[in-house]
Amino acid sequence: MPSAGGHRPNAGPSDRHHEILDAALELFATIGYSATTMAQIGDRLGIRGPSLYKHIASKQELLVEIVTGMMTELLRRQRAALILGGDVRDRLQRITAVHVQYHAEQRYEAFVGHREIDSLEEPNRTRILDLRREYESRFRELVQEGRELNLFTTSSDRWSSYAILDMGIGVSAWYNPAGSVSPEELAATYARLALRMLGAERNEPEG
Amino acid sequence: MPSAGGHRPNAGPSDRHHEILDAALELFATIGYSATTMAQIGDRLGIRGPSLYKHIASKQELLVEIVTGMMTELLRRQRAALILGGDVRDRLQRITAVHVQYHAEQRYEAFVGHREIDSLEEPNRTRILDLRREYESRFRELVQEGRELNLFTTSSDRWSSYAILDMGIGVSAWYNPAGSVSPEELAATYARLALRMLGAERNEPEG
DNA sequence: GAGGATGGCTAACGATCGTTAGCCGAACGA
DNA sequence: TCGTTCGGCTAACGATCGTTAGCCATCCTC
Repeated sequence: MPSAGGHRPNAGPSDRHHEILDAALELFATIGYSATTMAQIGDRLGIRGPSLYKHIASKQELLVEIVTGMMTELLRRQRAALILGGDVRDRLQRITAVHVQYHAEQRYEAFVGHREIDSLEEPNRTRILDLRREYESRFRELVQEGRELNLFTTSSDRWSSYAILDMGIGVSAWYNPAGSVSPEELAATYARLALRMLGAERNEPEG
Repeated sequence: MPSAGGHRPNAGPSDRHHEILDAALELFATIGYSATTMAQIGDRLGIRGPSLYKHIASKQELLVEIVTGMMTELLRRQRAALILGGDVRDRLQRITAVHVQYHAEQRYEAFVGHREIDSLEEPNRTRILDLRREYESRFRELVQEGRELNLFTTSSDRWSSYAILDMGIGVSAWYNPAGSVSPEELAATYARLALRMLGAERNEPEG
């Protein structure tokens, strides 16, 4: 048997666990959570469905790990972007870039994280929705702040922040990592589009 | 029995069929296609799951009707917007407004139409994806046309047209018809945001 | 009033799927 | 070398669900 099994003296969360998570992620993103079977996940590792239960507790647990990891990372990066300070335009540009870059880099996590929220059982669903609300509110707050300082000329904080969020989320549905544009480039481009949308371009009424 | 049954002398596609379609639509949008059971759809009409089959062929047929109807209507409205002519900015503004207005007015159809495409069986899936490609290409063509005429100052046709499309699609996920903003208002606002994003604002370098 | 169609119903089939139970070979520690 | 643990496997359970079969009351037409 080509198994690498046997006694594993010491390790973190096992490699097998991560392999299963990766396989599940790709399947959840490609064909959806409830359409994915444990047998299919097992296939990706060359093992049977029931064998997965030596490493994980349930299918639902896989989804929870994926979605929680996604929201946690998104919030972490957003905080890191905000902590750098700068004026409102700088900060908004940075959290937009971070938003877009994540949705390109980790397009599967992002896609599943948005699409399968309703597949989460309570209380996880509510918990994740709360995190998402927190994440989204940062955009709205920043747009509002910029508008109060007359740096943005937009009619509604709410709608324009939703527009920025949604165009970033959309990236996770079409981004192709084998294409010619890097996540960083795309993030920079989109961040510029966002500022333009808010009427906040810097090099504008100068000529 | 409170049934309205009996012989129905003459009618188009029966009322019951539409009622079922409506119930299915709301459930597909709320909890997803594969999570929706025929019994749940029946519940909405006060009848049992198997009774639905007196009016419809299958659950899959319901999805096909919803998604086909959505793409057909979207293309119809887009064509109507384009046929009015005008310069590139006019046309782009109009198809963006139409895009957003539909995603607000028919948010359930739109949401299901985007989310459940992979739940369609072939050949319907491919057919719908082709229609969607056609719909999306109109945006890209218009952005390209405007850029060649130096009316838009955007770096990439592809990305900015995706951004416009995605921010419209996003509307179907959060729009609340009981809120204070009408689909028309939202469409007008978003169309303005889109043109701004492209650097195509009219009343700009005039002061 | 007879005949037929409509549109409900219950029962049940057949398939799928998440999960559990229980078995066993391989590898490691003492 | 012996015992333990790891991590596979097959078999099977239990639940769910789409769908079909077959029954029957109601109503319309003639």
